[in-house]
Amino acid sequence: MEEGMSGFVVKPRGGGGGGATKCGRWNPTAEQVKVLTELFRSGLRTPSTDQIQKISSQLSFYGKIESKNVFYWFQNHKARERQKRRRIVVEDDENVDILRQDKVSVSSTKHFGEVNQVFEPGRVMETLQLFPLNEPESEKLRFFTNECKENASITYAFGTRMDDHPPLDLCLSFL
Amino acid sequence: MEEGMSGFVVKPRGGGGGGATKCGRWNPTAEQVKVLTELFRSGLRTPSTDQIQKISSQLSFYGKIESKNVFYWFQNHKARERQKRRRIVVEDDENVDILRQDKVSVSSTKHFGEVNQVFEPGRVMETLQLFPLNEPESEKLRFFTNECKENASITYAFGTRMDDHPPLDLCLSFL
DNA sequence: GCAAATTAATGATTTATTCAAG
DNA sequence: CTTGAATAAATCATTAATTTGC
Repeated sequence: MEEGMSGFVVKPRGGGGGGATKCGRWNPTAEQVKVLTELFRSGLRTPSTDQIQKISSQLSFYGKIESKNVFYWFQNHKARERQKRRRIVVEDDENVDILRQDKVSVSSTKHFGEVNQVFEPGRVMETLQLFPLNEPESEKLRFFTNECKENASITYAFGTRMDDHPPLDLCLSFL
Repeated sequence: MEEGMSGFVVKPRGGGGGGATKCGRWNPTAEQVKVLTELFRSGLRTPSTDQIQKISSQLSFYGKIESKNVFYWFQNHKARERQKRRRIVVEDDENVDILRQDKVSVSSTKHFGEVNQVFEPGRVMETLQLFPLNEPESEKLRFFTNECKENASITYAFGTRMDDHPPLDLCLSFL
């Protein structure tokens, strides 16, 4: 971090090891994490309140724990596993350039990771307003042209990158 | 992985949807899906014929597409979002199949379908079956006690070895 | 070896969605 | 159309790992 903007250095983990009398955040033991992980691996993702209480009760054997800790653990673990998965898959490298251009300048240290899509709410809002939702609603004619444009199938080559398409913001404003 | 069976390879999504010289089904590009998803996310559910044509027209920039594809996409996406939502409540599962590294054998259809949980036999299976998934759905009270159990913080001594805890197998069977 | 300084993990909150009841 | 329930995404905040200079 460059300049510590606010700086109040929070201090010391004072209590030192033993009796953390402070009500800081939950710090799970290895055994607790092990059990939670195994439950997750077994398929449990969003335990019910009752399950949470049972789990918490059992895990309290290994150390201090509350129900909410279990709840949060599953929420976070689920989200982060998914995040990890998605990152590995790397859909398309189309938005890599977006990431690399200007995102970096903002923050040098913190979160880069997420976010490929930086949609501004305002933009979307505008777009939404452009929908003629109250349009006469032409009796749902559901049979669109059944044409097969196959004839022109070679119009785009694989070599030509699609990367120079307008950003999604623009894409959404056409309606 | 198990793509060999059926014999026809599904094209990668980012391929531009172009290769198909056959008039098979529409294969949306990543960009197309992205825009459609964003439109959906912005509130569009059942676009009018006119909207469909505009959308289709714009999306044709990214690859072959027809109006009916847009129509079907919205219909399917709407239905599947609802389905997913309902399934989460019931099963609390989403991509467990992905997590499973072996024995996956997702026989029939792919994800989103029926999540045939093919967990490996034995203990884990039992454990899973013990989950009271059909539990009364106790209004999900998400506000757990905000208490700080600090008072009773010494209920367990650190000196006591945790090693004599029951094996993980037992730990998982308590639910 | 040791702490201060820095970075990476992850616990805890907040915000934005979704569907569907009213 | 509004709102309630539920949750996932995004974010904030604190702790552990680690790096670094001595």
